[in-house]
Amino acid sequence: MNNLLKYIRSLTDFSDQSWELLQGALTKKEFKKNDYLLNEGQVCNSLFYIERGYCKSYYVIDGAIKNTGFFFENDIATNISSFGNGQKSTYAIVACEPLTAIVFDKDNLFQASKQSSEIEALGRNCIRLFAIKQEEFSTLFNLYSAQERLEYLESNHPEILQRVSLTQLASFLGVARETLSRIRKRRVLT
Amino acid sequence: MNNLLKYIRSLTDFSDQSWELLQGALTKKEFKKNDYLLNEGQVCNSLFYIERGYCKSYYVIDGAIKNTGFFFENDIATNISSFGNGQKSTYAIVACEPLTAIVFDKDNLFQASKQSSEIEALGRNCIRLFAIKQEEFSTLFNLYSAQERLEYLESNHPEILQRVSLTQLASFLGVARETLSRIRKRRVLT
DNA sequence: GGCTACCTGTGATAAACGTCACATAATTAC
DNA sequence: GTAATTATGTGACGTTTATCACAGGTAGCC
Repeated sequence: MNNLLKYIRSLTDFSDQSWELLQGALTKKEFKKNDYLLNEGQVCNSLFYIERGYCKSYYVIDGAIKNTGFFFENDIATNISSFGNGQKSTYAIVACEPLTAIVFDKDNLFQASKQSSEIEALGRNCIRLFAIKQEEFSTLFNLYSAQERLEYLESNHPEILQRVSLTQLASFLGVARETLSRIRKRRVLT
Repeated sequence: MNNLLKYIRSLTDFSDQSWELLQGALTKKEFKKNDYLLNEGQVCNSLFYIERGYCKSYYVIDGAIKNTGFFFENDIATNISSFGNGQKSTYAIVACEPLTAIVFDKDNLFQASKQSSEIEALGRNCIRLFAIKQEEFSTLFNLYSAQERLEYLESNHPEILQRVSLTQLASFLGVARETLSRIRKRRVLT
């Protein structure tokens, strides 16, 4: 839990009292590789703070898996629109390694928010960070070619390249596995 | 201002008293076509509620303009990461038509938030909607081809197609102007 | 060890897309 | 109204990428 407290305090002022109060909304949970944090069609009632391991979000389109995000230690994973609106999720989130998460329960978190403006502010900041991250990757696809997207990740998110296989990464970058293999080869030679 | 109040009440409970209090953070502002709501390099201290007209966000990459978003009546336009972190904006927002906006000033809004939990909740909901919109378009690029992206807009955001020129739209969809022209032709014939 | 599942590299070929060039609307400026 | 600017359509051509096919590599499991 200590990592989480550090993480929270990097975002916003947070008293010991708020931390105490927040405990009622938190559960530690272990996932095996390929366990679902969130399944397609399910309503998302949690924020998952990733303590150890990593997971990915993906869609299944015409039988093919399309990765849309990776979440590592000190990230929050969730489906923000399902969490906020109570709609069924159109995608799944699955553990790619054995994973330890601290789960924020929505109802309990809302209760706690009403009792502490610091917890309220924490929620706001989590959403804000999530929005910024979405904007970053949305822009990435809008502006750059596959090769430039790869270079961007190398510069700005090397942890993804280190931990995710080429096949998984290709799906995330929106190119065929073979194409990514060739881009990488081209870049080594020149 | 009446439209704004309706919009706010569609998002969250909002008393007349909160509305009164919020006034101190609001200014109505008129923009001519091609006026900047936000320029590149500037810090974004505002949320712009679009009352009439529309605007777009865009990057300039190697001298070429790349559109990343369009904002119409009843949308909130802002640079969420600049607004939140106080960093300089890496892109611009410009009026595409004569435009009327109600501008939320950041500092005054924060002051008002402290005095009313409803205003606080409003801020949170605006950020949340922004995050959902970003996620939607991020996914769109990740999952679909140019033609499918066009079809998605036709089904889900017809207002964009009705009001934005082909050249502007092509830049937003991430394809060459000529390609979009051909896609459209192909679709009419089949 | 041997089986299985998954991952990576590479060639051949076809489809999609970008770029350049130019013609023709449509819109805006004066 | 006329000129200038901007937007659109279309052909030709080259580049990038997807797809299919197959070979070899790696890791976990019994």
